[in-house]
Amino acid sequence: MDTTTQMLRITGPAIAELPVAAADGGQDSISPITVIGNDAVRETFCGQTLRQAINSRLAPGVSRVVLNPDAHVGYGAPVGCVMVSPSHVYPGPVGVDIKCSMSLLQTDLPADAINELTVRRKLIKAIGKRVPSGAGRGQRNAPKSRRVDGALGFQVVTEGATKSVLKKLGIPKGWADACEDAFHTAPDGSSDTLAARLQWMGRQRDKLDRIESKYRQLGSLGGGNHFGEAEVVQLVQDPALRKIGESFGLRDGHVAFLTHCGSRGFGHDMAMGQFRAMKSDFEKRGLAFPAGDPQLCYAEADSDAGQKYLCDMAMGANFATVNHLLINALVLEAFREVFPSVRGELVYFISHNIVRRETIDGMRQWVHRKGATRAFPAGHPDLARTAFADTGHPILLPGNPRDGSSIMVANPGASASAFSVNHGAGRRMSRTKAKKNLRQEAVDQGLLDHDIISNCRVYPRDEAPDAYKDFGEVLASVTQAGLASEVARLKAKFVIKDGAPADD
DNA sequence: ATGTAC
Repeated sequence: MDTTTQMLRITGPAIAELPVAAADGGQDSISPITVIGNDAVRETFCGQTLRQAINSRLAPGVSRVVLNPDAHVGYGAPVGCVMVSPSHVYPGPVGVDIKCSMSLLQTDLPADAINELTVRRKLIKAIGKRVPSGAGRGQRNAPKSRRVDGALGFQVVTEGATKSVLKKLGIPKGWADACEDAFHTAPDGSSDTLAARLQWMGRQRDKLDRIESKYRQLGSLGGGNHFGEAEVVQLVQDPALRKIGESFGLRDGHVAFLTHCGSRGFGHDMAMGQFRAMKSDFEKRGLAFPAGDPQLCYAEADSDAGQKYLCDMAMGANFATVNHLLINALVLEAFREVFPSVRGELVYFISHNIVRRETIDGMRQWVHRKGATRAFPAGHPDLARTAFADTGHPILLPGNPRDGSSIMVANPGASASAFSVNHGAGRRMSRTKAKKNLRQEAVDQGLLDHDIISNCRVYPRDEAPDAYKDFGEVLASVTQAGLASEVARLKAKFVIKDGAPADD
């Protein structure tokens, strides 16, 4: 254990405080950072992760920081943290993959329908024809994808999942109700609409071609830790939680499809454009970066720079939303190619890289979730008039294919963590370390031992289950801290990743 | 995470 971890003050089961002193040595009332994690998880926090959390807590306008069990070093702020401010927005703690999210499609196929490896290979192939994976890949890499031209792409990123967009893309209109946010607009008081902002961008030199080329990635998974995964749903035994799971539309012992992806090249362009603009704005005004780190640049939310950031983030978020919904529609179409009468419904779509306006500590504040998932319990005012008002919304947490993924629901205790939980297991080894330390045969055999196949000839070693933290300990921390309860476990049957494709 | 960048 390093010295920084020893500074943690344990205040409850799997919950601790990291005291923060003002940089000038003063003892002003800076509320401590909330740290979620049991003994095993606390061991995983390295000094730099805690240092980033402290830098974030001391940054201007920040009222609160939460560190989740999956935390590791990130861009300015740690991945796996929540940063709250009544006044300021921070692009770094949203990240380069704006609105990176999870979605879950529940089918009515019983688990044994996909027992046969030949059936699973057929499904992998049918999905691959419609939904490409891998860096740079888009619609032209998938013969049965939906083609999106410039005009429809413009509508997608300026409107999000509106009725008109869903209809044009053949996405069931009811799926918009299963979204944490179906669309994003310019912030209140913004001088620009999203359409005006995007038109302005398109008039910059050579920018229109670049923007339009990114629309052609709608309906694609991307690379890195992004994936699509066929699952068997296992509801928990507890009758009350089981009932909540059933009300979410989950079907015990049936096949579901879990998707992890974000806003692809489009969101990346929006994020990088903003980092550049905000950094040069700082330098022009002679402002100092928080803790000297340009990755923690910021703007007041109602300033011109802040509004421009929120507009560009909204467009990236709209791309991610429609990208997920389109992938789910195409995956369902692929299942129908193999099982013509199969039915499927979107359970939920929820982000873990976004800033949202929410009530925290009695105030409307900007809640930055960087690798953190919103966790509103039953009765939360922002769930009123949704299907989840009386239960809380589904929380979709990817673990790893070997140990499964988890669906949780928030408890009232989630207020302790700014109504947030983790977003997955969290990386334990860097990509380079994982590639060096993990043996390819062991990784591939480990998945086969659990009856899991993939579209890859060899599974990417830097994405192997052992490259990530112990998912059981991460989930135990969330439960012990009283933030959320598990409703169902998802057991992987096949995985679609960016990797060398398997031969037929 | 992205994709080869005023």
